[in-house]
Amino acid sequence: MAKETQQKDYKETLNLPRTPFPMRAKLPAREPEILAGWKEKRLYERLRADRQGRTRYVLHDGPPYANNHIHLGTAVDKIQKDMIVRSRSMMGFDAPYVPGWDCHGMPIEIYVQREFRERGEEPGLAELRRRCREFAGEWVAIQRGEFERLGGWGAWDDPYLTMSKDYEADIVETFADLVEKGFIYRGLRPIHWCVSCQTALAEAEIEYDDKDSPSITVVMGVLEDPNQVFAGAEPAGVLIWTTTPWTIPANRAVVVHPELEYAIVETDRGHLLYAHGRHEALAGLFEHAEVVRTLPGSELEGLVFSHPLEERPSPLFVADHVTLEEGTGVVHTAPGHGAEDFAVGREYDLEIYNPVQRDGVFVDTTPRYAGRHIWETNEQIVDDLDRAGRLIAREDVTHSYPHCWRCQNPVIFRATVQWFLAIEHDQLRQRALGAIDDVEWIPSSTINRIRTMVEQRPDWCLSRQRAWGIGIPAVYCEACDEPLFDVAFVRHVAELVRREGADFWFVAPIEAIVPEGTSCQHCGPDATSFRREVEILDVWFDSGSSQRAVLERREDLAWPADMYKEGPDQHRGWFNSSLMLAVATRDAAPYRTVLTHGWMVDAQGRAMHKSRGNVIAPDQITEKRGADILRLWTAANDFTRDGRFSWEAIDQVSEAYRRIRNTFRFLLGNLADFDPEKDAVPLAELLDFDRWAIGDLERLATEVREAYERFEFHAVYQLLVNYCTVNLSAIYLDGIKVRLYIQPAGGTERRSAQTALHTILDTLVRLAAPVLPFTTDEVWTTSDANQSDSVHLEEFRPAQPERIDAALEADWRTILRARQAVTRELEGLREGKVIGSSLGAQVEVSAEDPAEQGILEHHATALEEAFIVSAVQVRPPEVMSGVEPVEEGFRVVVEPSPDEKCDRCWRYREDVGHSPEHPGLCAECTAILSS
RNA sequence: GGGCCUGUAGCUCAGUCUGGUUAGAGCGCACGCCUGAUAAGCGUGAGGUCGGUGGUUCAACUCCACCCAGGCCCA
Repeated sequence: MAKETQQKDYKETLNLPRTPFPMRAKLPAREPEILAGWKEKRLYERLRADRQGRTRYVLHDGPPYANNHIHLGTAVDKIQKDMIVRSRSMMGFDAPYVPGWDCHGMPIEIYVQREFRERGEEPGLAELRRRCREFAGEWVAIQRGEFERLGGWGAWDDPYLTMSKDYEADIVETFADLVEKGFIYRGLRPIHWCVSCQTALAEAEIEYDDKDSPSITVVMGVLEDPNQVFAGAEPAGVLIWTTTPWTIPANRAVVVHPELEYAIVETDRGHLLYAHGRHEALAGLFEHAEVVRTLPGSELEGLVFSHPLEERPSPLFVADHVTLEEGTGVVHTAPGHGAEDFAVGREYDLEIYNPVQRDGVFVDTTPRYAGRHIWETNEQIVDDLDRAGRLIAREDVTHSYPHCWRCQNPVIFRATVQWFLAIEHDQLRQRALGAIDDVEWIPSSTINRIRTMVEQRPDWCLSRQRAWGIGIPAVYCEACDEPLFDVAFVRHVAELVRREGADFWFVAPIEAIVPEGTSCQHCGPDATSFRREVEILDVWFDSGSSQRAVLERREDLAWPADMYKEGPDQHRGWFNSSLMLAVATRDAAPYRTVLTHGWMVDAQGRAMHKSRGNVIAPDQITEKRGADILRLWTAANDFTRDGRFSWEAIDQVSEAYRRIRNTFRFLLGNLADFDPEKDAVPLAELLDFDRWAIGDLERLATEVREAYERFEFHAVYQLLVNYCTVNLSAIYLDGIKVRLYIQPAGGTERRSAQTALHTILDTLVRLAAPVLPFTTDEVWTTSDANQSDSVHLEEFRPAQPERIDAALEADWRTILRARQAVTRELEGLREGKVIGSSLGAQVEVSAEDPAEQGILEHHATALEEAFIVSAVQVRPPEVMSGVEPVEEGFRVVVEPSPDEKCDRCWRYREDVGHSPEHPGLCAECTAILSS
């Protein structure tokens, strides 16, 4: 009993760690408070002010779409962006972050329309747009809160919105530049069209449903056969197949696949051409059918057939979209009625012929079928083909077919006049490809993607038949129906939009839009009566204009941006649209570096889909574990690959987080009485172990900074976790505990260790700050040694090469290897229950290698601490020759100490009990207590 | 179906470009220790036919071909 009391007394004489920094983070509760603190102190704004005049690093945010809660992918993207911005800021750059939102576009419009419809209302255009604007604004507010919760900081109070007046005006300005430079033209293009609602439909407005259609196989006679493919046989022709007989009048070509085998088949209907692979399915249509020759599609070029119902040629071309799944392997092509047909038509300069009016009735000039509705003519056309001897087979099929989501009627493809940006004009494509080479693409392989996209992209169809967007700034002459193509007018519209907003275009009287005195360029000065274009610009034009509306306009930003960073889908989207608009209007890419991150997938590596039920919302993680955990997990993943989400991975990261947190806690606890100004020991006077630790820290700091520079956050994660776990917790911190606890608080030995601890804390908290902004802020606030308001106003400590002593490092490499041998031997004693704590042991050691033996001897006094044992004797090798060397090249004898355990320092010492005043203590502790 | 990309221990990552001894780390796991970082800390150990098959080579995780699984974008 007396002994216990005395022990307790001795514990009071130790310098044990103490800190208010809690072991348990309680991040979900704590983080919102920290966030509020940042806002209150206006830290982001202060950082901006502090960094004024520094080299700028502009990460330009790609605007997410404002119509839903953020998902894991957007959360991870924003976190990565934040880690980039924070790390560049800590490197000393002026690194602003201006978040943005994409506000116009169909998903919002469709949602809002449905809202009205469910209430039985039919809103006017102005009302619809008003509600869309309101709706987008609501989601911007929600997403802003969700993003901020992740710890991302930036100009959240002053973001950019594609629906703000200034932004909208800059979209129109961009359009004006394109008109001025001659990039804009009008042309035909097939789009989904509902003849019942008489409106264009977007992909999202189409529902696939079963439809009954006539399925017909038709022969088209040979008109020209320059290469004697049919060897002069008569009659001869090609078999085509379709389920839309009404498109036969618009036939302008037939298409084969260049690499498929085609067959000339002798039948009772003559020599017929079709894909060899369809022979089995088609031969039954004839009384006899015998393949007389086969040849690849590429050798069929040059053939010209005749239109099935008219005296007009229908040439054969090759294209890759042909398949053998159905039909004849030869595709009836009507460029005005299908996307692929259109592409072929464009490639071979065919007429984009669409004889169908908006109501589904053939135009007056249509041969045979003028004035008739397409669905009525289907049977008539089949009959006509039969009478003309062209029909080989007919059956009725039920197949999946696109229907209008409003009226449920089948829809058609119909070529209509659209606005385009000409990709070949002024060598835009070539210049864009050149600009791509001037950009750094991370990872480097992603350049292939953007290059292919730009090489292959067709002219950009800019117009959309929708309501929620920027009206295309054009007016049509009431007399001749031609658009007014005038840059001055477009710029005038831009000014109107800047003043009044884009809604003005749709609601203002036409006189308020067209300046007085404007007249038609075709009809002359008397033609002053106009109607406005009601179609809107593709929303990719909106976001693609951000380089002008945001990078150029905002004083805190700059053109071009240092970095664009988005997912792989943006090679087709934003990276692409931004590039085309920038090269067209500014003759250079709007970015210096483009970083593409991987996609967020589930634990099995599969994409997240609502229907699959594997979607994870970020707030599930922040509410359970906290944003810093989500951030650390984000950092841990190599973002050039897809990020696999699993709770197991989150658990793992949570463990790593606890390790980092406890390391900080230990550092803080042992620095409670340390004032670096007064107590720090100069580098040269530090104990070797401490000097080694600072050198080791310096190595780490360099590697971490380099990893940040390369945006390799997963390397940062691995480095920090390994450092905290191995270098600090297992080796250094564990080793210096005895010294920290037992030596006089203000003594050099303890101050030496504390100097190292303080250096480590000061460096580490900065290195971890971009990844763990909440936790590091908490560490910073807890530490007495820091005067500034936040670690996030600080910079990384610059490299300090003087901290690295190569010779000392080499020595410690040897010592740590010897330590490895010792700990292994200690484990043997533990297994035999001979010792518990390693302090219960004493060690004899010698090295095989004379140089290493010299090192051990030189550092003999440091070995107790390094090995965490009560006594170490470095023996001459010859004395140890009876001991088997362990694999590290050391001979080690570990045995329980024969001495008494000191009640204070817990080491076993032969001098315990020499003082009558402190019979349970060793001489050193006795001396410390008496001073 | 096409283009581009990814695939190393249960998890997160090194190593592959410039082929060459028993493929490394941390976490997790198992077992043990400590009880002066304690809802902490320390030690020891077991885990991998490097997605698969075939090829080149004296030698392949590393180079080549094909295949499989997955991702993005198209069709």
